[in-house]
Amino acid sequence: MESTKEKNDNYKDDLLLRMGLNDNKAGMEGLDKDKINKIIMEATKGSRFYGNELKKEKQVNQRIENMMQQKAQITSQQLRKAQLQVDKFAMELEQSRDLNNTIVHIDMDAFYAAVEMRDNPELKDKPIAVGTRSMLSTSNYHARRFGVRAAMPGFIAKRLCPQLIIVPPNFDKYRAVSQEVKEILADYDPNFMAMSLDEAYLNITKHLQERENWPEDKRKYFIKTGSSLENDKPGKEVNKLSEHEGSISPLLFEDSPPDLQLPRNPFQVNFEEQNNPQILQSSVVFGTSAEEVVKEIRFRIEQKTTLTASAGIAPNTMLAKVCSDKNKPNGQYQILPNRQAVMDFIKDLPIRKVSGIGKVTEKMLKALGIITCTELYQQRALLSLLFSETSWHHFLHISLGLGSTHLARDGERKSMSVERTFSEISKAEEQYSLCQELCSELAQDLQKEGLKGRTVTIKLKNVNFEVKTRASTVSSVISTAEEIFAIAKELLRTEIDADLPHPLRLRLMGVRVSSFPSEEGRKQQQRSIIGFLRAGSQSLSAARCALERAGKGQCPNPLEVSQKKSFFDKKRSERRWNHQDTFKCETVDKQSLQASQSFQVLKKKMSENLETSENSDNCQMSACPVCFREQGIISLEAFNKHVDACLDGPSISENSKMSSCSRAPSTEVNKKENVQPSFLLCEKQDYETHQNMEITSVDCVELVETVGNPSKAEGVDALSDKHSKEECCSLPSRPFNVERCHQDSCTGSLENEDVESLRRQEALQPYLREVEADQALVCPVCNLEQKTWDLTLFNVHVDVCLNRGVIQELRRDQVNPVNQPKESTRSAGTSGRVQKTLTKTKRPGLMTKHSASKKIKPSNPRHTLDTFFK
DNA sequence: GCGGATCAC
DNA sequence: TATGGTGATCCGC
Repeated sequence: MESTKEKNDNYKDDLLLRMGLNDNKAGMEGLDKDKINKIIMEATKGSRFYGNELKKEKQVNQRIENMMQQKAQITSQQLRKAQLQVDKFAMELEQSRDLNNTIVHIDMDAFYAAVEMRDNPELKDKPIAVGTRSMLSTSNYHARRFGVRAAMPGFIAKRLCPQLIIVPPNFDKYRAVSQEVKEILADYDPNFMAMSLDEAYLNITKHLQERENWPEDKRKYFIKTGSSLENDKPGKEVNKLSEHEGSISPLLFEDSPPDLQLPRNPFQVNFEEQNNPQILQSSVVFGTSAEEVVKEIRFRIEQKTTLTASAGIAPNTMLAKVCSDKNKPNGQYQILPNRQAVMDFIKDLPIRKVSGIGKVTEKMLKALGIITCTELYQQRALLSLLFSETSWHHFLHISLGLGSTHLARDGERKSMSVERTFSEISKAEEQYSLCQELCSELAQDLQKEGLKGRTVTIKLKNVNFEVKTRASTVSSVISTAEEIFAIAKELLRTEIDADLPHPLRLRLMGVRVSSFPSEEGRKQQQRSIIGFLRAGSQSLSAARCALERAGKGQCPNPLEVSQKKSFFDKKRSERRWNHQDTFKCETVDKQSLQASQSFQVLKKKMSENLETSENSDNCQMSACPVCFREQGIISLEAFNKHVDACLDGPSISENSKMSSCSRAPSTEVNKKENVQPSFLLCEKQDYETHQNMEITSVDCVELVETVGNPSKAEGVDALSDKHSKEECCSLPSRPFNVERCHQDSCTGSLENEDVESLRRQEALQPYLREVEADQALVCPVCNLEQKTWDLTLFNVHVDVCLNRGVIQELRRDQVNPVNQPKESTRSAGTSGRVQKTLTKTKRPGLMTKHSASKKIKPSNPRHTLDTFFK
């Protein structure tokens, strides 16, 4: 989103971190800084938000204090050694300095606000902001004089500037304008890197070389009013200017910084048809230098969109970015590609201006007396002792004016998430319902990009603005709403349970999926799916595939059906009608129950169909699970298309025989002697309305201590019976043996060690990869047969079972009333998980660290910590 | 892998 | 009355 990075800092940074600098400008419209801060403070003080800000500030101060203590312990000898080491590294960096690229950073001025002003002349000359009452995305320069900025809540902005007009954002429009700009940028660097709708980096090195020999008319653009030609190619008329305001942009031609006045060279301008005021045409020729190229780019952007951009030109991205800020708005700045120019520019540059140095890093460095890049360089030895390698390397790069000289291609996406803020929600059933809705949304988004991941993370923010995340990773990739919710729900449940009997008072909830397989991994998976299809177990796989697709749109998916009226709509109507008490959860629950049931019916039907087809002897390759017509060996895509068509057809069961569930009748559940107490998992009475939201068999697990507690064991049986009735399938307690389950039909029981080894397995592999035609899916942990035959769901279930087992184990250990002071909102990270791997580092980061050990690690084998300190 | 933090936009 | 959403990365466990 738009520029918080104008680095004028959040209004609240001023509030909390300001060190008393004032730049009041008397005589100007707007407010002076003191007045602004006073108003903000009045609006803020006493709020929960402010309370949390203070808390966070204290934490930062603590970090600083720790850092200062470490600093105090550093001996001058250590410092001298560090100096040598760092300087060696600095020398290497210096030698690798590359000034041969010309990098441009383009930044649209107050983009969203500018678009709104362009399209609504009434907003001209008025202070406006784009956003909502709760949060602003950007403001125009007029509003900024009142202290109205991006990332400020609208209601505070209104207090600063009562006449402020808040325009709701229109992202489709901004995207369209952004696209127009990108088309221009592509002419100069087809591989340009867009950072957001209003910001991009270009490497114009190649363009400059080519341009060197361009004839003048290739660099000539017509300025024109009164026409509507669309072409803005060189030598052609540029886009009309009159559409919005009827004149050439006053900014570019009147208010621009001197270096930008166009036409700047009278000899380059041809006035044509000067006598016709309607069709005033002139042309301008741009030179071949980088500066001229960027002027041309900004000129074309303005001609095409009537919006202005600022730009920076420098030998690397770090500098280019800082430059684009220098003459904003509607200006540009260049750092010439020689070392001296770079160092002159860097000299007094406040580090906060550099991308990646945020307010916390700024504050920490300030505590060390570092504000400018020069100071950053001077303190390099100290920094190498106080910060992580990644961090001090980054600092050194900055202080030498170094940065990326090539634009990295966009890597693969690493995560996808949805989150929402709302007015307080404390009822568990509403929280589950909301969670379900978020999962559904996320699943749709994932589907759009064809992504599947292995980790689900939920994010919770309570009404005091305290944020918590809880994650769980399973062994096989997941992507459907059901699969995600199966995991998210367990995570949520753990948090809710942890605070009982107090409710979680939430103001935000989010769900994220990550751990996507690499490109390579996906290809492999794809191959194996096809292989699997061809190998003969195709019906199950195809049916699952079809079911997955069915769940994603064409069929009554409970998540989507219940979504017809979204949770937020409901909350809204609840608020609106709260006096009449019209809103009842039952409405929701009935809805989703109905939907859930219909979905179960469909699933069951398909399951039955499957069995029917598998029971027939001549089970062919690639038979459609819906119509059961043989599809031959066709591509997966074609196959899926066919299944989709079938599912879209008049009736699913039309072509298929119905048959009743043919599972073996229920036997006794979980004979006690076979069950290890710690890992006996079975269904339990859920939170009140949970059963109404239940959609898959996965969400049934909860650890119950059974040994020596027969009443609970009975409860298990009772519930199982209920379960059986509902599903018309029994739940035989089939013993399960992981090692042999692929060979035999799962005999033997899971010992404690088995569970542990199961957990310890480097299980990137699902527990089950394929299923025999008549193999029941029995969870090796809870020993319950799963209602699903969806392999992924089954594997998710097993993971959830295992995770819950471990969590419960830990919790049991911790339930020591003496040692466990009960804190209402915080359940300090007790999500005990099995952990091993370490993370890889990719981009240079900026995080600071304060533990004393191994501050200097060798980036170069010659400079090891050992040799350094010996 | 997890969770808290920081940062950018 | 009232302070956003998405994605990435890093650090210490």
